[in-house]
Amino acid sequence: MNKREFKDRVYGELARITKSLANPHRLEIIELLAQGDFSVEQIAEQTSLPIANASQHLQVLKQAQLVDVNRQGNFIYYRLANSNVFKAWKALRELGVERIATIEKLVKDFRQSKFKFESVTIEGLLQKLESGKITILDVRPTTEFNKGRIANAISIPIDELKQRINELPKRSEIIAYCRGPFCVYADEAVAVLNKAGYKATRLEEGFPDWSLMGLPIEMN
Amino acid sequence: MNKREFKDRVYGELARITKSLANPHRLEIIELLAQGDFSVEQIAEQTSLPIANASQHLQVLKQAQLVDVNRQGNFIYYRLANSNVFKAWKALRELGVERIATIEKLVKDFRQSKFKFESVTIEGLLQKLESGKITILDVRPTTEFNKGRIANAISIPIDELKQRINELPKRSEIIAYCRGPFCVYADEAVAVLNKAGYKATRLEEGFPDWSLMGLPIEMN
DNA sequence: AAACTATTCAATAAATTTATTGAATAGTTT
DNA sequence: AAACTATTCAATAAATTTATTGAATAGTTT
Repeated sequence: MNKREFKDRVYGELARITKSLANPHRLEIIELLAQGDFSVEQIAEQTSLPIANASQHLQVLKQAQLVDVNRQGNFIYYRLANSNVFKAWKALRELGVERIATIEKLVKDFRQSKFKFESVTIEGLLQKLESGKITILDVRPTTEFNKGRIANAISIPIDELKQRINELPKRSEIIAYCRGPFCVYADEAVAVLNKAGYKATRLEEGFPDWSLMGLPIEMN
Repeated sequence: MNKREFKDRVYGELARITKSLANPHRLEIIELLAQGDFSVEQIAEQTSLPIANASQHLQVLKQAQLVDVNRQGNFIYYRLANSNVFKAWKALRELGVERIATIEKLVKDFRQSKFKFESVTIEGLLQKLESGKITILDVRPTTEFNKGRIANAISIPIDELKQRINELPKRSEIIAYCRGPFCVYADEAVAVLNKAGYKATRLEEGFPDWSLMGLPIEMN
């Protein structure tokens, strides 16, 4: 094997794995699976895909060894193969946000159209935690909260927030978080909370980002 | 714009930028440009591509805003738009190496076929630097050395190593490095040096990895 | 064992990406 | 201004990816 042949093979393999990520639906699936494992049905629902379609995309990810599979009862659950998959997604996400003005504009416009546009980064949250009284609110579905969450976070899924809003302390500043920077649950939560007179801000990143940084987490 | 539309657009944009990376030749170009700027002609030569072909791939990268262009005399030079591009490449590279056994095997086989298979990581080099007497040898072409190098590295391009080998101290352990983990210049150098009785090892990563870590660099 | 259920498979058409080729162009040098 | 040069453009065919549809399957529950 000569040098060129060697390179062709190495870059060929790397392109293969990159191609498996290079699709809008598959990127969305990756981000979802960063929260924990999901059945094909759940994945299809969350991504608005027909089931056969979701399955097909999952096969591509499986082929590339980016996801692991296991069956429980009648359902087949997919999960990310390991943290490097999320790291690659995160690097692409950050490259995209920084390079493509369209993305930042989309996020900004969407938030402003319905919610207050303001957020705090993990960095900022850590500072706030040192100084003041902060309530961290997880507004993802309970199943995801159970699979892993920021330590000491309170769980109130976004769907239940209006009814259960009085469970939250009035005095404390509330930081709401969800799946990641493109997840809008936290935005919706901040809108509800502000309207009810709470001081609330969204966390820019999501649980997987927190976890990757090695910060304290809990799970059931 | 509803939630689904918002997500479709965001992930659509992210997929677009990911697609621009998802090609063996373009990945190779990215890795090359991590060393500094190169003309289309040089890029074509380094990647064994016809010039029209290299140009076409560069247009794709330019469209995705991953590279910047500037003309000098008759030549047009391309460079990476910023360090996030290299970060994304690095994340994909590491994902690939970890997930695809084929890649590690390819690298291992290729090295073993011609050279001693042994290397030290940047981490390991830093430790060695604290304790012992180390000569860091840059075997990339001089132009790349001039654009940026590990601080205190000596430059002997791989093509000149045999003639100039006596410029190197006999006593000191030599760590040879080049462009990155898939670059074989350092392997070739180690082979030459070991044969001549030097104690030499290759650095696993390349100059861009060192630079990204914020470690001391120099340039002309 | 039969019935059921979630998921995968297979075939196909449409869309996208890629390599190839030769011509065109933008800018520089003479 | 003419000649030159590096790069880009444009057209095309082949290869790959994707969505869609309906059937098949593997395994579980009854």
